[in-house]
Amino acid sequence: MTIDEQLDFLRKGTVEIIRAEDLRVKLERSARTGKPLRVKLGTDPTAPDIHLGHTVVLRKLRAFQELGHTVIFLIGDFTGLIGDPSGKSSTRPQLTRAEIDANAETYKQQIYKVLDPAKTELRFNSEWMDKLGAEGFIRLAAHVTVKQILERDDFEQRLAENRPLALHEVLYPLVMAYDSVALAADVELGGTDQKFNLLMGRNLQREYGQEPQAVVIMPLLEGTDGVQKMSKSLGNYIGINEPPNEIFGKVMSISDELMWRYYELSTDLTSAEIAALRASAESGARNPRDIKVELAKRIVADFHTATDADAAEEEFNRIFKRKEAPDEVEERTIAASAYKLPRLLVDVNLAPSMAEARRLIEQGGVRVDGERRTRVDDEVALQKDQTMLVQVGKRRFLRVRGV
RNA sequence: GCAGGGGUGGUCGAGUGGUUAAUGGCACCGGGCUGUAAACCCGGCGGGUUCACACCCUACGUAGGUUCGAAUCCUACCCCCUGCACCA
Repeated sequence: MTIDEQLDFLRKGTVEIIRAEDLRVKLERSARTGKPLRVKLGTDPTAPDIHLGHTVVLRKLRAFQELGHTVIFLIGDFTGLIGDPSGKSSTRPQLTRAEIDANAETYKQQIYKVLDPAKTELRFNSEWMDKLGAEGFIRLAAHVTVKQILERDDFEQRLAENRPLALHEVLYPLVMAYDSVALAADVELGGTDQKFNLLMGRNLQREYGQEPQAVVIMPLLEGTDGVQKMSKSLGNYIGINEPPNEIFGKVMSISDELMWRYYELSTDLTSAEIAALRASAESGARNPRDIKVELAKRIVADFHTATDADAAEEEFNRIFKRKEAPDEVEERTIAASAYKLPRLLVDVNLAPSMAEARRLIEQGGVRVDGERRTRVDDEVALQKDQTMLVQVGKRRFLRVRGV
């Protein structure tokens, strides 16, 4: 690829590249010298369960790897050990060394579903931060003015609105920026929420006499609700370690509008290919549902296999198109006896409380052996070794066996 | 330390002595329509007993108190926020 082609390739899906010209210079130099670029991604060791949102940036990193560059996957263990000492942010707990190590392991297992391990360096920022010490850190802080720090939007806002802003919060961007210096990063990737921190890296590198890193900013992928960014705590995520059927189902539940976002940010299709799909949906030539099936299969195949994707589709059709029971249903045993229906649901964990069970029944959400049961006082007799299929809602099935 | 404001169900946010398990929005759950899309419609949304009418328990930061009766009043305590003061 020519440098221009490379730039175009890297640009797909990005929000912004700062500055594109800097990136070009770096790409050119790398091509000339044969020395790969060092492409950094900083991450928090808190939530090691990677979801589709994280993969947006990971995919971009892989794009760099495909061009021969080196990815530095940086785990911010130093900041993780400190967390948010004020304890206000539950998303930033203080972690122990052991927890961080365990999380790092989990990261490793997951990121290589996207990244090429041969071109990935895994680093920890405690490597240099531990050595820095209080003195070093204050020296570091001397390179940045308060005004510069306060340029960050949310800091400025919170100040303006008289909301609290703790000192450690303004210090963290410094740590992240210093990571870029320590690593002599050529490029750093991040989501739009990281823009300030990424730019801080540029500034600090300049202060330390390094050539500023190019910054590649990726959009934040919306979660399955289509509104808020995907995150575990909001429960709107698609985890890459989830079983194929789950991933498939979750993708199928996203809105049509959101589907195009996912196509753009979570598949390798080119912008032109996506535009063509979109046109076929809008003209009515194709049912959007089928295009979504295709998306779901692609995403499943990315984290599992193409065979898994086919199986997931088949299972999905079985349950939702043909309204049959799934291929494999979890089985639970329970003492053979006669049960009041709500009691049964609670005993096998299909409902959290009797009140909830009753509601489900009254509202027509419960089927036993395929038959809808709406009477709360019904009794179900379960003989020894007899099984029955209990369904709650559209997708929760359980085979209950008497013992 | 001083002053002011505030702590209500998953969340936001009403409620300032009594039909208040607590208005409303969001989220969530079940049903309907569909393509498990969106939009929309219906129902639900602390727990327990009951076929059911109904009854009981728990809940408005914590602990006491006043009252026939408190989320609402009083006292103490805890926590949060803002400002002031301090900044050698």
